[in-house]
Amino acid sequence: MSRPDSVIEVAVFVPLRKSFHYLTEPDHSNETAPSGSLVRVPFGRGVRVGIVLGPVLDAAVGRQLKPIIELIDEVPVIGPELMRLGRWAAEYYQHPIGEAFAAMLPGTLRHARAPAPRQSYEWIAADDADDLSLARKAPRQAAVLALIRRCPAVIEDFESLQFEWRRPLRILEEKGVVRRRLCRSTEQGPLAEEIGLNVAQRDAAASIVGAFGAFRTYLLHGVTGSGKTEVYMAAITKALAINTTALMLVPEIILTQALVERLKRRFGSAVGVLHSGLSDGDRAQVWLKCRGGEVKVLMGTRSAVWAPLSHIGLIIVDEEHDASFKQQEGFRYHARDVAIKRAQQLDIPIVLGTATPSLEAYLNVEKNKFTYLSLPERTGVAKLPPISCIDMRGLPMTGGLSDRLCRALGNCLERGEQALLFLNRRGFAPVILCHQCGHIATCERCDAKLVWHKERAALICHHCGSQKRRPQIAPCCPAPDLVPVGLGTEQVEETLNKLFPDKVIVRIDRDSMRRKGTMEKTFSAIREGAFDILIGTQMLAKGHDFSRVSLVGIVDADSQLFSTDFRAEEKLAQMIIQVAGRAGRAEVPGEVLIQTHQPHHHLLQTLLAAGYDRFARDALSERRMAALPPYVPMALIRAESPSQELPLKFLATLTEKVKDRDIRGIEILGPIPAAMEKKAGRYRAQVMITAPQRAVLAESIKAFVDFSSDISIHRNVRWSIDIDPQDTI
DNA sequence: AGCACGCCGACT
DNA sequence: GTCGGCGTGCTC
Repeated sequence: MSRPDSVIEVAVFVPLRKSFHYLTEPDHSNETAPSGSLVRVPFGRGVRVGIVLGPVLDAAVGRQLKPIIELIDEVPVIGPELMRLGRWAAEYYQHPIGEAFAAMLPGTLRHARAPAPRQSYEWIAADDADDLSLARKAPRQAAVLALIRRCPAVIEDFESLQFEWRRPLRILEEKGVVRRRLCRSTEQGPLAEEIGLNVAQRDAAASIVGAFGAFRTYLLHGVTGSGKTEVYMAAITKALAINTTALMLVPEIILTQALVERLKRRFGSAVGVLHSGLSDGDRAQVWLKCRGGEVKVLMGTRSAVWAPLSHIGLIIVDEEHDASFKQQEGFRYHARDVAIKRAQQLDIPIVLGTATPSLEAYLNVEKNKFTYLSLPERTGVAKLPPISCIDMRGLPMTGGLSDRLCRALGNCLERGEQALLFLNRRGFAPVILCHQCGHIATCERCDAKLVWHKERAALICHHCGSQKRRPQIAPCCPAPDLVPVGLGTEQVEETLNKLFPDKVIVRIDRDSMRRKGTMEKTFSAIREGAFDILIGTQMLAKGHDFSRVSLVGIVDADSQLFSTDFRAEEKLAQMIIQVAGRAGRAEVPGEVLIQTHQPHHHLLQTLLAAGYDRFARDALSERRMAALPPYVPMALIRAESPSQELPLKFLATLTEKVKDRDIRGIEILGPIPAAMEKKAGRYRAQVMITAPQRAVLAESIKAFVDFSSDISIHRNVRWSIDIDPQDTI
């Protein structure tokens, strides 16, 4: 006897703000396609994949529903916990539900290519190997062995090596220098980590551990070098001890190789790592291991917040203030905020660690939503370095460096210590112009100047990537006389090489680190003291331990001092403190010098005279007066199109209609063109909306969505919603 | 987003 | 007489 087909609701992976209903075959059990299952469904004339949201009890009448084509997974790919989180996030970020769920899955599953779990091995080294002679005779084998020696390695770890590692590994195995064994996640390293915590660290860890089993958000405010990692390790250890797992989010994993190794030494193959450098296949394997319970400590970047780790007892977000937790396209979620929601739904503690808390975190502490934990001092003998400004006005410069900075560099090098120079601008010069006619090289597809890259002998647009060869740029002159204007990392590197010809200088930016594996290699070389001067961008600023760096120079603080974005000052202050934190991390005392033409700027004044805390409190009161986040929730509607007028017209029409609805308390600013109106050949505009409460903001965004469908020009305009935007420019 | 259907200009 | 422009409507 056949039962009637049951109806299910499916979030099809398409950018539509609705779900769809399908029939499933009757089955001997009660549910053929339970919530969270991946299904293949007919859609339009084609076939799509989607996630089952659940059964539909009051089945839609009047329309002939189609049956699903296939149930792809045996066990639902998304369990009840993540289903709830995904639904919440799609609603909160007002993003099409299918796309939101798609973003939660690794690529292979998103395309319904279910990966088979691999048997996983880890490699360990014998103690009696003669590493030294190996280094001479077989450097590749030595490199593979060194990697294994640092911590037990799984197959994905070898990918960081820049050479063909399979053969050297095989030879090492044949010689018995290394051996492989099945991963047994129960095995743990020595408990040594727990010993040696100072009082502040122990208090912080105890407080977190004391909250196990209940939702609570901690802001762990630890100055750079105060040993936040030790607190994390202690808390993770305790979480595992009570048979729960731990999820740790970090800004960019490739930059924290040292931390991964530490976790692996401590927790063995129970450690899983997810980051952007992994292939789709590797990512899916780690994902499966999370779901299968093999991974008990997962460390990952933004998207790891969706990992199907089960029995989570603790979540950690390191460098909470970091902007890379916010996805800047498509599904624009903030991993820190999603993590907090996840902790709340799971009823577990979450720790937000940073030396430079976001203003959101400060306010939440003030409102008693977060519990404040502080590590006010550096560990060991290390002291926070004094920071001072170099007033550049009227000073002679050598390639952008003042005499005082050069002297400080010289002294630092003479003492045999390392120096770090920071300049957040890659290339040789940000502007190049013709001395004859004054023509400036600009990008044709963006409202931007082309950056002169001397090494690659090309003018490159940093916004769309388009390139021009040098002769093409001054069409008006028969003999263009091109001069670079302004400073980039390549130029500082060149200057340093002239000033200190006998010193080893390394440049660290997206250009010099382009090749896979270069980063890891360079950073381990830095730790071994292979370089005297490091010059680089952002990449140098984040969380590394460079124990021999005693001088940090910020080559140019001015370019970021005057921005239209309301978060710009907060970001700059965080950056200065973070870079400054690279100095004097061990027994070597440090010094930080900031070159500026604006020594009296209130940001520098406050930061230097009174510190980050004071800066943050001042900034907060400014935000309150200006009615900006974190005091009011904000959303941005962005629109873009190849036509200049269309985005503005589209947004204006939409805004009028929303204003007519008269939602109380909302403020609408715009539409206005984006700060860089043209980017990659598309014109961009935006509307900024603030509201007194979240619910009111949500209501107004829903109004935008409602009206958008009946605006005829919307076809030619791509538009998106950004809840809690990070940058409003 | 895709992909159809559908009604008006320059071509084998 | 057709091929094809992109305007608008829909996808369970």
